Amino acid sequence: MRWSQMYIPTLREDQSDAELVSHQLLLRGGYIRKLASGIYIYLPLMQRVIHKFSNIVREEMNYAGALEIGMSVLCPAELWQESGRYNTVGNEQMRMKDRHQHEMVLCGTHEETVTTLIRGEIKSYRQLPLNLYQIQVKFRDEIRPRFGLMRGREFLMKDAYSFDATEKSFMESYQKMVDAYFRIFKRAGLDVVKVESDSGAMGGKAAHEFMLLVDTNGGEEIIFFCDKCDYTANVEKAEFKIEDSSSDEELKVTEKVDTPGAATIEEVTAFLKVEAKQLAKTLLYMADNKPVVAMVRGDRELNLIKLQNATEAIEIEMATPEQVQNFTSSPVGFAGPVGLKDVGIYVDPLVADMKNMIVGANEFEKHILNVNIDRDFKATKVVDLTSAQNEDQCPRCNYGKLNSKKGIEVGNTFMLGTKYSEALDAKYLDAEGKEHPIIMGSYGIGITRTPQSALERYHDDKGIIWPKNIAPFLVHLIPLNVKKDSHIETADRIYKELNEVGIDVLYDDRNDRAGVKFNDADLIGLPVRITIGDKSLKEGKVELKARSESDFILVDIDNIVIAVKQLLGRVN
RNA sequence: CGGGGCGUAGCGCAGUUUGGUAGCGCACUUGGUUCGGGACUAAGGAGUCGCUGGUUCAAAUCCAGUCGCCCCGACCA
Repeated sequence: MRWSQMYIPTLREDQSDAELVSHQLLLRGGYIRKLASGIYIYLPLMQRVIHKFSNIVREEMNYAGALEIGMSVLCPAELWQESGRYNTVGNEQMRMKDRHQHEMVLCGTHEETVTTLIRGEIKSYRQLPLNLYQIQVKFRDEIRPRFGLMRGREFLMKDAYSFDATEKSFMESYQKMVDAYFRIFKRAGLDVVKVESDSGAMGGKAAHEFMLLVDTNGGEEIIFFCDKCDYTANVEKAEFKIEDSSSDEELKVTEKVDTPGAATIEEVTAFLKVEAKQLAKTLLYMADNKPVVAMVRGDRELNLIKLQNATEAIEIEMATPEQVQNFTSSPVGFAGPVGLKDVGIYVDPLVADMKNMIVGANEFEKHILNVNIDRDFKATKVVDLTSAQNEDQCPRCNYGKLNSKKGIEVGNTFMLGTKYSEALDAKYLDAEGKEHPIIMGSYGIGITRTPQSALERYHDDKGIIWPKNIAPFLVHLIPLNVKKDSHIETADRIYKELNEVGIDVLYDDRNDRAGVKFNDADLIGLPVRITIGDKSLKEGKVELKARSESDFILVDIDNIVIAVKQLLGRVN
């Protein structure tokens, strides 16, 4: 493709509304333009990247035995009511009425649609297993869209759904997808790690996320790794071994003390001259509009997802200061479990082990010393509520230490079990003629997010460095002066030869100065650059350079195809 | 949703404090020179200053409302 016939609106200056490098590069490189918050237009270069990545995904999904279908972005609201998710997805789902006042939703995922298809089609175990997928646009009205394609309201996703008769068969189907995912990301030039994750709103029993590790601000997720075994989990899910903190300390008599001006953990520990570990934080949340109390140790942080799972709440949020005032009869900062009535008290195991703890007194500027569980208050449930921290002990091998890194979620796999097949009545008959709900899995890959994620990892101060298999073109061909016949003749010849062997070339035939072309080439980031100029042309050679490397080599014009192939074979 | 910030030419910004009828750089058009890391020169086009209303002889500027966009937070107890 000739540059003059493409549309590549590169920009010289940084754009004011882009925070992440990857977002900035996509804007400046002429890959995307914003239409509205979280909604983007993919320009020709981006569309080529999307095609390249989609094709990798498609090939590997097909290889893994999945079948491509196409489903509508629209779905009648009834199906979401039937699955029960209509009320739980909340404002994230975009909804509308058609001209007949029929309620429709824009799908952010397609479990309802695909399960509805299956329940009408699959009747026998002989028709299973089955795996259907599509690559399609999704709509999610995110709380806060941000970072360009990283968290858009409209985005492309590959979503696959597996249907199995038995647990054993399901595990095989799941593993096939996991294997396919590793192949997909590897081909795209990306090392990903598979981590345990919370299944969240999707429901089901277990889930994994595929993370690209980055050290930039683009890494929105925190992942914990054990330094001894292969345990990896994201922060929402990560468990840790509870240190043995039970003591033989004698239970002392409770004592209410004044703590003037001391509401936060820091203030209270400073005032009472104690360690944060001796305090228990009593946090008030509204779980589906009912108050619940969570207790975690003073030196630890509450994990909201764990609390949500423990309370089985659909929506959970921190109580407002007014609600705290109403419920504990004191301002924020002095809540405690003693004397609270008609409320679920969820206690972290680390708190349950504490002796003579310090808690709020539910009175302004007062705390209580020497409080003990069972004696002074009762726990509704003792359950893990705190987030893992660096240096915590691994929950699996019990002797490694956990450490965290930042990552971007580029794919996920969910073991859905029979949640959707039961709700939507998708059943099959087994060999004995008995009816069972179909066991399902669902598997997503962010088609638009993944390439941008790759840029968080692969760039330098000049621009993008695409992994070759998802680059919009493989070769950037630059005749330095298009007014010189020798340059153009050589460029035309190389362009033709490379195209003939199926190597995508972007031919910069613009009448611009060398600096402009070099800078644009560095910015848009194609893996290989061929420069045609007087210096080397005198010897019948051209310059060949990898975007990821700083030096070029001189190549005989006659050998250019083989040299390009060799260079491409070497780079990521 | 809470907090902060920003809307002036395609992009990046100044001008707003102190009201006087819009400017700079890049990009764009045309001519000439230049041509291996974002050239020089001459001429030129392009903005109802987000929108609505108000104050005023006069509003980008002051006031009120509204819409949009960005960032932080939603784990303070």
